[in-house]
Amino acid sequence: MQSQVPDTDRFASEFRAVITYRIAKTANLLNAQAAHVLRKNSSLSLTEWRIISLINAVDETTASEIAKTTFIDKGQISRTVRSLADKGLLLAKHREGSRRKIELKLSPAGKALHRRIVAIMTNRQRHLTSEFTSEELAAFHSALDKLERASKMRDFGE
Amino acid sequence: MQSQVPDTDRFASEFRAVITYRIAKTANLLNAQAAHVLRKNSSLSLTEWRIISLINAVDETTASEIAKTTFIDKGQISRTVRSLADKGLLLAKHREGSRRKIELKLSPAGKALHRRIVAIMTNRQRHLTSEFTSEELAAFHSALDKLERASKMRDFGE
DNA sequence: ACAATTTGGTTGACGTGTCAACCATTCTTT
DNA sequence: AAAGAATGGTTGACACGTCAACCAAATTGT
Repeated sequence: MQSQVPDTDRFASEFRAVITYRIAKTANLLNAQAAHVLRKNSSLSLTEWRIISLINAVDETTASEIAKTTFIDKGQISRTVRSLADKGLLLAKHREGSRRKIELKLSPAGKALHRRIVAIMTNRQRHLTSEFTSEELAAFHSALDKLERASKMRDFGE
Repeated sequence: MQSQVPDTDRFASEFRAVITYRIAKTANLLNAQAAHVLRKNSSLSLTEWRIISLINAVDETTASEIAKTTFIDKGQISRTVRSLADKGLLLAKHREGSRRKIELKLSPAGKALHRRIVAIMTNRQRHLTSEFTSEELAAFHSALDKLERASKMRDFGE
């Protein structure tokens, strides 16, 4: 006999309207799902996977470029890159003519792994958005754009 | 038509479409903003604030009820509740006739703090959604609903 | 050319989130 | 009423995220 009445949702009506709660909660659920899928199909953490697919997308990049666009912490990227390099999934070489910039590329093994996982993840994305019309999807993206822009403001006291 | 992409956003065009990245990123930005506002106006962490406003919303509740609806970790709630009680912001008493359930209520100080902060946060929410029409807002919420439902599925690699 | 500043990356310390084990209490089943 | 299961909450171990300090290389300004 499972719970038949959702009387557990006394909060819901109050907080459905609070947009930041809702986004945070949805993001958490989606991240947990992604982490779970990754654990089942690989030995990658979520950030490892993200960095792999970011590098794959542009073929070759640097840590700071990743940091700039994703807002992932510099330090976290540094450590993740090392762990991926240790696993043989990516190659880190000083860029031609620079003793500082380090060029990040996927190794053949990294590319193969990416190919395998991206299939699963694309499948997942299809499932996640299966109930969206393309207009709804576009509207959702534009809403996220607005929120991202608005999230730059830092002060609200009085 | 392909337009020239600015160097800093080489990823953007690739990843704009990947809905989970976008949500995660937006959620991070919004959380960071909230944490910053809280630090500036109080000594509360984001989860402390969330738990305070959850309790405030229903006047009186228990740790497990919070856990059930918010998906915040049991353990984290337990510790956060203790730290809030230590700060004198909430009262935790065994519920009448139970040696196990603990009833959580805001103390007068907690209510006062909530009143002060909620004003700032409401202001923030207004700013965040200022560019939304009410239709857009409703559509956004329904999109989050769909994603939340879809996030329950656990398997995608056939 | 030199000092000052900026940039790319690493490291350590620390706070928060997550998972699983655990205990005590309550509910169910018989 | 006793055994077993489920619930409410606490705790410890550990992974991950976040912040600031830091170093070396590169760029800028004079």
